[in-house]
This record gives sequence, C-alpha cells and structure tokens, in this order.
Amino acid sequence: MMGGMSKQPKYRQVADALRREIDSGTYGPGARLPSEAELSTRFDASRNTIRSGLSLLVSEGLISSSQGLGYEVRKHEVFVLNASKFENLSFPQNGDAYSTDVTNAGRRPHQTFRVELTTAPEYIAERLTVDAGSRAVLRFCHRFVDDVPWSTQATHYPDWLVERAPRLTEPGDIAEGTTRYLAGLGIEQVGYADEIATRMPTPEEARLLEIGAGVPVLLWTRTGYSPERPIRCTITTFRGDLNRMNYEIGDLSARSENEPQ
Amino acid sequence: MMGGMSKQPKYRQVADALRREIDSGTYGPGARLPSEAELSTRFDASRNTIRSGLSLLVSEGLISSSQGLGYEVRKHEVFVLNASKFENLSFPQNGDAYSTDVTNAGRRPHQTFRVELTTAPEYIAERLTVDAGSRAVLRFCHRFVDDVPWSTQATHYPDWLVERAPRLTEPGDIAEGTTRYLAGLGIEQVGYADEIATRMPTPEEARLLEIGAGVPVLLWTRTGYSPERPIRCTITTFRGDLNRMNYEIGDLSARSENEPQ
DNA sequence: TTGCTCAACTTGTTGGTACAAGCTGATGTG
DNA sequence: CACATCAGCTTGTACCAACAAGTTGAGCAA
Repeated sequence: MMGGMSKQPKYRQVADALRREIDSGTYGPGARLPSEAELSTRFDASRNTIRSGLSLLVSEGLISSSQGLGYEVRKHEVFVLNASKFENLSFPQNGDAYSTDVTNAGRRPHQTFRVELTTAPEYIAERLTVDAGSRAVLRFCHRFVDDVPWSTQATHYPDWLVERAPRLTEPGDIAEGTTRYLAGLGIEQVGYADEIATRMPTPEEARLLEIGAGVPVLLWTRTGYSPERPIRCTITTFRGDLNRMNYEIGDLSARSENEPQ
Repeated sequence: MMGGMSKQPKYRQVADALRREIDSGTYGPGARLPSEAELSTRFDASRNTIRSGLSLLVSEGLISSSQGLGYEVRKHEVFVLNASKFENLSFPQNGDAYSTDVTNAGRRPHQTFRVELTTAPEYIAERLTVDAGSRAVLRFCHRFVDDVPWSTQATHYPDWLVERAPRLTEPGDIAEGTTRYLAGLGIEQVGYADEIATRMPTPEEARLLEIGAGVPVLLWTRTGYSPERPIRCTITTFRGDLNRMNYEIGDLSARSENEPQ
C-alpha cells in the first residue's frame, strides 16, 4: 500500500508533509503552525515523534519555535551588501558608511565598539604574515539594525603597524576613519583578498547575533595589503538568514538601468 | 553551589562539556566519541538527554553520527575556490577548468551533465531581465571529487540567446566551451555580478550533495553580462563545510611570495 | 584458510509519562 | 476602570521502555 515508495520513518513523513504545506503557501511567512497536540492527533503520532519532525524543520531554518507561543514559519528579509564597491576597497563598511547605508534604507543603526590589545591567533597571523602569538591590536565592532543584532566585525592590526600608527589603540572610533588616518602616515591600502566561508555558529556567535537553530553564519575575511605587506585582517560575521554579499566585476553598464535603489 | 552561574539544562551541560573537550583536542578530528550508554553513565543522565546534547553538537556541524558506528568528530578539509581569477570571468569553473583544477590537486574529478528546456523561475528571470515563466535553457552539472559530491551548478540561458546560439541545447558538453562558442557568435561576456548567500540545504540539495545535519550550503549566483544585457545566470551550490571562496581585488603583489600553491 | 552465522555492540525510531516554564485572556477584586 | 490572579493553552526538559537496524568481531563449519 501507499504506492510502494520507500518507507520513511513517521517523523520524517510529518516533516515532509509540513514542509510541503509551507512551500505551497498553506502556511505563509510568519504564520503559526498547529500545536504539537493538534499535529499529534492529525498524524496519529506521539508528541515525541511530532517534536522530532518539527525539530527537523527547525534545523533546516524553515520554522522557529518559542516556548508558550508555538511554531511559526520564518520570514526572510535579506540585506544585500556590496563588497566590491570602490569606497569599500579601503575598509569593509567603516563605521560611518555603515550608519549611512542603514539610515538610507530607513532603518535605525546602532553599534558598540571596543579596542583590545591581544595576540594574533593562528588564522590571523597567517594572513598578516606575522608569527602566531605575536602582539596585535583588535578593533571590535558589534552592529545592530533596528536593535536586531546584525554582524560582528573584528579587525586585527599587526604589531609593527601599531608602532607607526599609535592612534589605532585609541578606544573609540577614529573620526576621519582608520584608512584615512593610515594613508596620512604614508600607509596606503592598494588591494585586498576576500575569503568567504559558511558554517553553523559557535555558541558565542549564536549569543552575540541572537541566532536560533538552523541559521548558519556567513564569514567574510578581508585582508588588506599595502604595496609591501598585509596591513590588516578583518573578519566579519553575519547572520546568514539576513545577509547576502555582492561582487560586481567588469563592465556592468547593461545592468544599472533596471536595478532599483 | 556550582558558582551561581545560570542553571543550564542538563542536555546543554552535556553538549558544552563535550564541545570543550573537542575544542581542546581531547577528541581530535575523526575521533570517535564515547557511546550514548557510556555518556549516560558519565553524566548520570538518561539516554534521551544524552541524545539531546549530542544532537545539538550535530546541528552545530561539530560531530556526525552513523547508525551502528557511533559519533565522530567531523574533519574539515576545505577547498578554496578563486572566484576572481581572470579565466573565470568567462564562466565559473567550466567543465575543463574544473577537471584540471581537481586533477592538479591530486584528486579524482567526476561529473554528470544534463540539458533541460525549461521556464525561468522568478529568481532567474529577475537577473536575466526576462519575464518569469518565459522559456530558458538549463545546463545542469553535478560534480564530485573522489566520488564525494562537491557541488551542483545550474546555468540558465534566456530564450533570445538560445535562438542565436542553438548549440546551447545540445546535450553533452560543448567542446570549445560555451563562452568561446558564444564569443564566436559575437556575444561577448564583459562583466559579471556575483551574489553569495548561505542557508541550510533543502532536502533535495541534501540528497544531491550528501549533506548531513548541521552543514549549510554556500550559494553562488553569477550573472554574466554582454555590453547590452545579461546573457546567463549560474547558480552553484556548494557544501559549506568543504568550500571557501576567494576574491582578490587590486594590487596584491605583496602577497604571492608567501602563498603556497 | 575461507566463509558464514550470530552475539553484542552501536545508533535510530516510537511510544509513554510527568512536570517546568512561558504566554494569553478571562475573571474577579480593589 | 485599573490591576492582580489564575486557568488553560503553549513548548521545554527529563525520564522510562521497547524494539528496529546497522556494524563488527569472535567463533564455528566447510
């Protein structure tokens, strides 16, 4: 019976059925799903089995749950980030650029800032071509949009650079921007290498970005180069469900006419 | 007692303890974790509670489980993909380039290929500036490295282009490459826009890429432009745990000396 | 030696129960 | 009316039990 298809476990059948109904619009973005008890009746399965099915959809990022409220279909509102704009050659979204962008989009920006004297972890040291464990300055930024955590940004500067640019250790934003400050000292960033990766958040990241289950993070590492050597390495961590990155390369004159914003 | 820290549920304590031990190297990449029964004794918790803790680590992508074998710490072997190399302006990893790259890395490439006459889904239609639902040709590629599924690639060509370039509908690879073929017809790709996003895989993607729980996919959309209008849109889906993307922009002469490969 | 069987391990699935804890609206008191 | 309380919903945590199903190695048979 049932068409001879492979016999799926019951919790999977539950997940598949609900996923179909979500995809087909029976439950649209933001809609509330029936309670575990109701689903238990409908599928003739125990609450545990229903929960297994639901938790599958949660870890797929399709729905989320809150105690006392129920399950609801996640709504995705993405923010597109243009990583190849020329003004960003200098720095991925410096403080001012970020505030301006967000305000222009009709949203309310907010950020906290911190400077730390630390040692370069291996990953950073490799990219700055310094010894792992050597001293470095970390400028850390935690960004919000409409009070929703959006991204964290950690920029590491190598020891030798800090000696020539002591204001990098100043707590608080540098008014003219770190790039202009460095340029004024004759240290010009002439190129960068970006690396993009994704994975599930660490508990620390999940806390800072208020990420629920089933949402990956997008990791953006930008290493900036002077003509002689790397001068900084920035790791930006985004909520994967809220962000997308853009690179535009070559002649795109055929594009701009049709694009909004 | 216990230092007055917030009282975490037991399954979380289990996950945290094991995560610490994995991070600290007690269980290295590929190592097998103690069985549920052993952990049950160690933490004085029921098997279900232990399973809750373990499934947390699974959905973080830290470990994986197989029936009959146990849980093991995932090993991450990443493949770096340079998206801004000039030869890739024409096409993200055309068939030959892919085979060459993989062979050079001492691995064994393998791919299956398919051509379909279809209608453009909304997402594609937007980027090709054609009407959603209008006819399009889809060239689909499923790639493996050492028989491990690596990526899927779906390239859509708009109807008007296919009329001028009928060989696009040929099943099987086009020997000289689609880009050269199109260039020979006077259709030159002069720029592209890349979009990068991440999310958890759909069941279909999980099947094709053999992705377990806790591994996101990396979505790479490249829209190629002629001087007049978009000519193709390629969506490549990568396993997030096996791939990383690179963009190099500007003068990186200070870099090459130190980089391997 | 070779090859098969099977016991003993592992995780996977499904059922049950009980209580904790978060949320909402009805109810009743001031 | 304003406000506190609480019943009744929701999901979260934790336990128990039983059997299914995949894997491995010991041990026996040919």
